[in-house]
Amino acid sequence: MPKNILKVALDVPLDRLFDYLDGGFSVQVGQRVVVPFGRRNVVGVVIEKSDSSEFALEKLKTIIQVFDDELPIDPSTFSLLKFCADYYQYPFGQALLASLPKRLRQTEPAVSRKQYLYSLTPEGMGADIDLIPARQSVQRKVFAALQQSTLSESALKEISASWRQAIEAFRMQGWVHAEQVLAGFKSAMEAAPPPPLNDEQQVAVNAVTEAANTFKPFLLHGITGSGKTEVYMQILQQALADNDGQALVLVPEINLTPQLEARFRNRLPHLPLVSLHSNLGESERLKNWRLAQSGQARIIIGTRLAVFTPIPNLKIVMVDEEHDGSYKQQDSMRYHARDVAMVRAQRSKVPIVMGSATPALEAWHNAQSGKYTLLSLHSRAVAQSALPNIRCIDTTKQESTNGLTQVLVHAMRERLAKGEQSLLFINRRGYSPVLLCSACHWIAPCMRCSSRLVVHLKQGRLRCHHCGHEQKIVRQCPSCGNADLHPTGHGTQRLEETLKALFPTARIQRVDRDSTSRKEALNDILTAVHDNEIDILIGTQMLAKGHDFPNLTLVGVIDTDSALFSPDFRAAERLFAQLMQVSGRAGRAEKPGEVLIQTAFPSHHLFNALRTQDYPAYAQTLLQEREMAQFPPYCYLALIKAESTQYREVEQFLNFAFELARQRSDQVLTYDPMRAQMEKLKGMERGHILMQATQRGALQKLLAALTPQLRASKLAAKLRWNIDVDPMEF
DNA sequence: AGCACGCCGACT
DNA sequence: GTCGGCGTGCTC
Repeated sequence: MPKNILKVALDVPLDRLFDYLDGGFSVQVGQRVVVPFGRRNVVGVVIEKSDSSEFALEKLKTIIQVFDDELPIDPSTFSLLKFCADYYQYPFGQALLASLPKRLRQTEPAVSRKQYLYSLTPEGMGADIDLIPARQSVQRKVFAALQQSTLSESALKEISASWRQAIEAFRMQGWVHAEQVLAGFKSAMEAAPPPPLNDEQQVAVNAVTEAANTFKPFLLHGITGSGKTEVYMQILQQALADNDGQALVLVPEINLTPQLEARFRNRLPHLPLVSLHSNLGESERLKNWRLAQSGQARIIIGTRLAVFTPIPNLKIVMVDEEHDGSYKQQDSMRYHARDVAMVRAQRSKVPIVMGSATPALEAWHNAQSGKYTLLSLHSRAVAQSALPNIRCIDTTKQESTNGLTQVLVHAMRERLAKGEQSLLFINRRGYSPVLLCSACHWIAPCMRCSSRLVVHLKQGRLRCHHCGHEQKIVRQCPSCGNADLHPTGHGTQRLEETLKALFPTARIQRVDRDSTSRKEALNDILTAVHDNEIDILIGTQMLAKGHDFPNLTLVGVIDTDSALFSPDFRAAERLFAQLMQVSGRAGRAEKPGEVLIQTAFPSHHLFNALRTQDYPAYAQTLLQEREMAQFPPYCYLALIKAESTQYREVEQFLNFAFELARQRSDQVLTYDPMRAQMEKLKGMERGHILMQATQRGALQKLLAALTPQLRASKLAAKLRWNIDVDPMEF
């Protein structure tokens, strides 16, 4: 029987494949095709070839086109996506198509522009430049240059903008030949020599190297400056030596990718490296994706989406800053790239290394139980660096003006006198968090969200940090008519103002989303800090990560207490990670650092653990709390979320879902519908139901049964809803 | 999701 | 008399 029926995955929210006739094209599984769908043509991927169809044969349409000049997508990539689509309750076709570079989702052929190197043929080398008429000056210049060396397109462009005509003329005469090159690979330069490893680093490298070709998860726990990156690089070197294997390296979604990329290229120049992250152009992303798929790229470094890149010869997976929240996708398919990476490593039978100074409690728990192998780096590998001295300032006992205690101000003054730098860390953009009426206590609210508008005094605007709404600052209380409205609380802008008054001669720089909206702004600021052109930095969490400032010796943390008692069960874990990270900014090199934290709760156990940089102790406490409260990692959660302009509709849908779930829940606990923590966002009323189980399998079984019923229900069509498996927040 | 069909309100 | 609102239904 001829297998001329194609089962095709399409980018539609219908969880099934669609059958088409192959129309005499020779089509392979994994190839992209263009098919008629309803009244339009769409791109699909052939998942299966079959000799039969459940659909009436005479109703089958025929494919329009096959992209047979592309490598097909391999079955192990589909199968990983199929697993995720099922696990995260998302239509397979949409999951698959979304994992492809945008160009491959369009019906036009995806031509990645090819690049060539031009050189003279033997015939061309024998030719005399005087054979070219003197008035053809471009031809003469190009020819002369080609006699010197082989030229790339960009080199030719520098000779003349109209180089193409000249090259074309030479090719007609058989003087020049063109060789296609893989753009993106720097020619192999000399590798920087590897620094010697300390014992712990060596143990880590050896352990992972010995696990080659088997699935084995490692948790690499190392504080800032303990030399994690060096361990990564030597593991890569070992894993990719003597084979043509490939490595997948995942990084969080921040602008740190280029830095890591540069270090890898510098140390491992013989291993072609491509990156896949969000500020890559579409053509570059396609090119890099294809280099990974063809096996030519040996190291693939990218953000969460890169976890689905086809990599035929995968030898090792790494997840840097494993605890980072940006690994979890917060829309469409809500996957966690760290978890997907784990599944991928398991299916490919290769080791996976997850690194962090403050592992996610899930990972730490697995390392304690022996499911992951724990590799610890205790000592700072960076020469002469010492742990910073961390202290709390009790804001209930210390006098403070405009949110700054005298102790902190004094410490900053000392740094200024010594010509050293200070960083003040505050998690609030804007001038002040609220605009308050002194008479009736009215607070400027956002009309579209259940949040307050933030005062941005410099711009004279009120802004909502959740939906982006902006308006002029009101002069009069709309509730009581009082004209005495004042900004209350502290944000980055107000802190900047306060500091300028306190230290009129100091060079102060604010770093937040508002001051770094220009693309290169952040980089300019970082350079200025390095060049000692800045004395005091004021920043939000943007500044917490990555950068080394050798002359920075003081970190002040202004306001953390709201996170200490947040209703979000992960808030404390996140705060600890964040504070560990900022305190890592203080005192590199030979200058000891100091970290001062302003808090009303100096005896909180979080600060005790922070003072000794004792992550294991704090993780232990948090895990006990989680176990008592039955939160992850001691149970598995899923949310069914819904939003609509009318809460009534949300409630109706959630009640329906709740009834369905409860009928089937024997091993799953389903809670009543409730409003989301942010009740209203961008004009939408939001709610959810929470489902909890001690076994992943039980929860999965329930969701698998529930999802099709919800998709089919009329109520569901009226509003926006989704399922969030392993949610990060409520 | 798109995209059409289809049946009721205020306008050139 | 039409233009167009968004409810409902289908896509191999």
